[in-house]
Amino acid sequence: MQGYDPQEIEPKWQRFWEEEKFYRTPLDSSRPKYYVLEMFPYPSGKLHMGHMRVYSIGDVLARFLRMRGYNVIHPMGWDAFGLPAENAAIANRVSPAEWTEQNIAQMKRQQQRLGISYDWEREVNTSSPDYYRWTQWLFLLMYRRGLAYKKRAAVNWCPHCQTVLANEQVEGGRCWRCESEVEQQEREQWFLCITSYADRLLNDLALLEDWPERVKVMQQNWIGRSEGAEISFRVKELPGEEIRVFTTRADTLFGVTYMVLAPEHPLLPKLVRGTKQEKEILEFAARMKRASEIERTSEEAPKIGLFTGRHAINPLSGEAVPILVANYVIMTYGTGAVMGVPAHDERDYQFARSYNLPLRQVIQPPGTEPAGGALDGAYTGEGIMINSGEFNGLSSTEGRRRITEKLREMGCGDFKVAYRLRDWLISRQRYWGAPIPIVYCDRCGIVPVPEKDLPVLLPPAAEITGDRVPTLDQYPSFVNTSCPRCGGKARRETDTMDTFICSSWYFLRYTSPHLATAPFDREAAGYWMPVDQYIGGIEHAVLHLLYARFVTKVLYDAGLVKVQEPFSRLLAQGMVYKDGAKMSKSKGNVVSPDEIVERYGADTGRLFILFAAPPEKDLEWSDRGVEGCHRFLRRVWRLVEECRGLLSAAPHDGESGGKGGAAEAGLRRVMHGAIKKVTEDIGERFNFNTAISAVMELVNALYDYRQNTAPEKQDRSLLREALRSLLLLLAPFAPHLAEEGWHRLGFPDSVHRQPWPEYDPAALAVEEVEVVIQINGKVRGRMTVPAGSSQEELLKAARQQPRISELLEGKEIVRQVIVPDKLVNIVAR
RNA sequence: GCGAGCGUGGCGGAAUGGCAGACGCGCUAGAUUCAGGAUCUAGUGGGAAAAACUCCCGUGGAGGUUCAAAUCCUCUCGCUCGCACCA
Repeated sequence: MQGYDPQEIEPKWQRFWEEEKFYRTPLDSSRPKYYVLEMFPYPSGKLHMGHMRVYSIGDVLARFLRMRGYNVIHPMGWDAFGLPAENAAIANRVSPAEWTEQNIAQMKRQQQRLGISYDWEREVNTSSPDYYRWTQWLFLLMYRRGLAYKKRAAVNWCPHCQTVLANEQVEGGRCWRCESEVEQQEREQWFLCITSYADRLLNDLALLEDWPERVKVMQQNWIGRSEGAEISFRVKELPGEEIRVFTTRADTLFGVTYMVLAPEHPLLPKLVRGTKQEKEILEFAARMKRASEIERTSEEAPKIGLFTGRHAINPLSGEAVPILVANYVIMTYGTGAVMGVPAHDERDYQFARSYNLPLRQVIQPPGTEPAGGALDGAYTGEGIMINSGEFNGLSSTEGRRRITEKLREMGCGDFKVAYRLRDWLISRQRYWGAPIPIVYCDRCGIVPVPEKDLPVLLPPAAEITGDRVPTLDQYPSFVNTSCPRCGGKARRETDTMDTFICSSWYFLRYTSPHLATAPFDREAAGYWMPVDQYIGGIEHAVLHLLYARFVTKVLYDAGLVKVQEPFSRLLAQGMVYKDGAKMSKSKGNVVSPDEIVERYGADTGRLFILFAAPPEKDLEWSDRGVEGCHRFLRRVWRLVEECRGLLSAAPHDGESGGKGGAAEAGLRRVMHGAIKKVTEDIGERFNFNTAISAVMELVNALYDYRQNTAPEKQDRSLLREALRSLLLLLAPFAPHLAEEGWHRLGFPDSVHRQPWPEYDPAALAVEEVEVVIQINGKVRGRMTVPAGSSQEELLKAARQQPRISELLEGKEIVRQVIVPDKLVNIVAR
């Protein structure tokens, strides 16, 4: 008998599948399609366990659904633009293009060793001109539709990465990639108008029934919609000037005792001009603007404010209140100015306390007396309005509406919705990205590059001299161009696009990856989209997943795609840990997929990763567990080898594959049970760990049967059927071993081109069942009875048991509960 | 602070109202061996028993609903993640 040698069989079948073009997926509208997609990787050159996990999950689904008759598209590609390539290029003195190319080759080899069933003819690379040409096209589409604009604004600058970042790419005031503190800088940059899709991005979350709740909640929080009112206050000392505030609590307008502006507020310089505070205020504002977001907005940071010397007039009460400027008000939300209501807002309360600003209670909590004396905190709940003139006595919810309506009549306020979401800043001051296809002409101004002139090619990287790859403004031949409109002298835009734009449409490119005339073929996209199952890390809950939804909606509005949402189902896979910590070089707890493939084979690695935890949960790596999975595969191998001779021999006399005895019925039951469980666990519940345990049980049952039945009595046709089912069930998890076993047992064609097995409900039926007997809910006995026994029969049999009758002696039976084929519960006193 | 999720043997995990601990790891004892990354058999939540097909306890904790709760409800503790001066 030959031993199980994955090093020999795995490359053999990988070559075979590739040569036979097994996983090519032609458009075939006669069959139901299924789009399985794993988030494409950044080509770092090193495949890690997280990658192996996400690909293994995707491959199980792809292989399973193929066997179930779906036309499955399962593509792979490279999110190839981006900063790490530049950093590596700097470190290794090679061009980012060269570095990226090498890494892709290396990573692809690593992926192929895992035996993942990708259609490699659909491979895309976002850094290739054939691809980024259409990323640029997408930008122009946005521009045409008024969704791309250039604006001077305070933006997040990462000093380490030497580029600006979108809000989504700043986490707690730090760069999402390098964790440097970001700074605020005034710059003129390109933005995409994602805010005009805010409501749709929010409302359509409801369509995503098969997305994890936490991802939807994160997007919802990120969009941060709040309904309220915008209210104008006139400035007492400067007639004609007004300050607008946004508030969700218009009902507290009579409780306003001061007003606060953000340091960046555009009115501020004018407001303080000529006052004795002018110099101090402007210095303060300048200092705040320079401060990082962390210093500015952390909760521990004290609220610092200064009086401007000016006053605002409350539009309803006519009262004049001081205007201050303070660090805790941010320009980018609402209007950059807030009304201070210390009695009913936590932050205002704190601020008022430290600056001795007055409090005025205008909302009375339900069920309380009007408070005398000082308040010891802000009451932020709802209640009855007091001290609010004509609005006294109204509920705060009612008052909110009435006050806003009144302000509207007076022309100094209206209902308003504010969002936390800001427009998507896409300019990057880096080399390795898709150039923004815009030209600046002295005569014509901003001119988009005509579509026929795309792609705007990235010039070959200049030699690296300092600590960065020279940016596009360093290439005169790139910068200097002619205006597409008037033909005059013009300069190109030298910023590149955020790589998240490249990745926000790649799933469409897979549907027609080689098309030269459009980003994607509408018919192909119409057939394949949406992605039925998307799998990736939770870190993209807001970033990539929000951007891709936005871009899809824009394409939908342009009539180019038929779906409003790109991803029907989302699986956020858990992380891979070892020794209780995330695998990382610094902790020295890294296990690489290559290592595992070399030592145990890809099948073992895949099986372990899927068996150790359900896909959405974090996974604890265990070397012992891997060995256990390897042991299991060897058990399968031995079974195949031991049965090979038996099955090829002529059947014994009289063996007809008939019913056989109890042992045969038992094996048959386990087999059909395993088919049922694996089918449901992969197809409905995504619980691969329990699916694998069912396959293990089938193997255990096969060993049992062979051990406990004399060889000449073993039912060969049943064994053959059981082994066949076993290999079919194993095919999605351990594709190489399943294929090898399939051929060794002489089955035709390939295990991966077989229909998925069906279970026979009749084979699952048992003749006898064990029923539990409970007294007062406690198990007091068991009995074996014919399946399907009636309630009366069950009760009678239970009461007849000596132990049961003994326990019931002298007791009054209050109630009897019978669950057929399961249990009898007798309630007695 | 707000939001989401999680808490079950020595470990990874099963069980979504009906026998808690499937499957795997580890461990214990035995068998076997052409010494292999072996294999096979039996056992393995805790305690009391030691004749048991016996009893008690047990799913972070406390209460509740129910004939019956890991599962549903209320409170509470702990951990993880996300957001966090968003007006």
